[in-house]
Amino acid sequence: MMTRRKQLSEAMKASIRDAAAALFAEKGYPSVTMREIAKAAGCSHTAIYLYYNSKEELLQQIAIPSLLQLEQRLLELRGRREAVPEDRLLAVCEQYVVFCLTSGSLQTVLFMSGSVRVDDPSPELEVNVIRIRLFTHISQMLHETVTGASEAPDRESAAAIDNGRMLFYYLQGFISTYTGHLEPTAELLERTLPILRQGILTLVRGMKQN
Amino acid sequence: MMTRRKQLSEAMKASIRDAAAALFAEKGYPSVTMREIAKAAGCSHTAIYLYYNSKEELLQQIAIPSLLQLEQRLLELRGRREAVPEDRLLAVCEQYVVFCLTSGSLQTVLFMSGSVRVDDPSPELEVNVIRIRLFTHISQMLHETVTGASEAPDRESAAAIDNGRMLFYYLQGFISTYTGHLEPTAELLERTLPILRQGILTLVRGMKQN
DNA sequence: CGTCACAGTAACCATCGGTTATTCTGTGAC
DNA sequence: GTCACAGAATAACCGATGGTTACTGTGACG
Repeated sequence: MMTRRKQLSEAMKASIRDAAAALFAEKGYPSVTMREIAKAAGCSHTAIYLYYNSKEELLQQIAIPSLLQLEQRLLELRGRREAVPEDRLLAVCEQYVVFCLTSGSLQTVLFMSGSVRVDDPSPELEVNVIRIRLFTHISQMLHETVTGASEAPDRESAAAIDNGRMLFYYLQGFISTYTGHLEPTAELLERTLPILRQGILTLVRGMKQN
Repeated sequence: MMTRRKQLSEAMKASIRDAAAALFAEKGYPSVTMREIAKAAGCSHTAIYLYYNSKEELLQQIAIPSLLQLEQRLLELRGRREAVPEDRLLAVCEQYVVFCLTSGSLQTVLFMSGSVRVDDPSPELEVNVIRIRLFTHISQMLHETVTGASEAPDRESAAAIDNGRMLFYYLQGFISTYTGHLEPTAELLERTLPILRQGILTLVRGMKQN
């Protein structure tokens, strides 16, 4: 059966994954060493390479599930039709930003290093596929908020895409400004989230005037 | 006099500075090694530490002059009173963004890694002092554009600062999105500068409505 | 000419991500 | 029970990094 062996092996792999996820979130991807992960997972650093081919692949494997989880949360927020579009957009943007900041430069590193255009038709990394979907969700919500239409445009107008890009630049700037700060994230968010919201509303106000 | 010795020494220091500047601009700060710089400068990698305490300090020393040059260009653009405030603001923002993108992740690394708040009252690194001045210049121009006042507010209102932050997030997002892209910078700028301008104008429009 | 300060370096250190040769250990067949 | 084998895990190692230290070589100057 080989069951006990496989079981232990699976447990080791999971232990490595969890330890790495916690460390990446806590200290940021570049600052975490393979030996550190190994110690936290209870194995030698070479054992990690039995399950993951490289540090980068380990990051990807960890990032994908939590990215999908983020997407689910965004979709759930988007579906709350009892709230006005503006509030839904704010909630979604906030969720996105908080996610990027609390995952301790994990996602940011991913997004930065990808060097993939958000409108790239054939991205190679799965993480970028998900990212583009996130961009689409937020863009469509923005379009609804700006035009007042309750549905996404059947054919994505150029203006809608441009508006989405502007909002994304803004969010990305907010995130990259505060990524890697030493200040505790909770404190940081309390201090800066009002400005984030204000900026989004300012952008939306400006877009509505077109 | 010790002149000949000092002369050679100065030449060495300059050689290191120039070699490092070229390499940083070409390959990006993290990818350049001290040994690489040393080889290009014609010395041993340990010699670099006679003139600069660390790789980070070397980067700072290189960055400061070009940052000051950027500041001069911004001030010059700001002083062109024959143009409407909106156009001056656009020109300054564009200059700032182009500078960051064309210096090949040099300045961006600086700004990112500094982890210094733009409103930090006592920044330790000189590069951050300059950065905060740049922020102030652009913020004041933004304030003039939004309020129509021809002079900066004597006492910086909280609203003016918040508006400045929003614009800076936007610019920073634009920059960080396209930093490290493989696409030639000129081509990239031609494709993306219109959206940059449009976003700035959208923000300004939204701010005017307050 | 001797000596002294200092530019410059070779050898070294700890650490990194990653590879390889080896050891250890459950498992299944006899 | 025991023996051979597959595969999990590791110790030792590799080349590289940023940085330190103990030393050398050479201009400057009394």
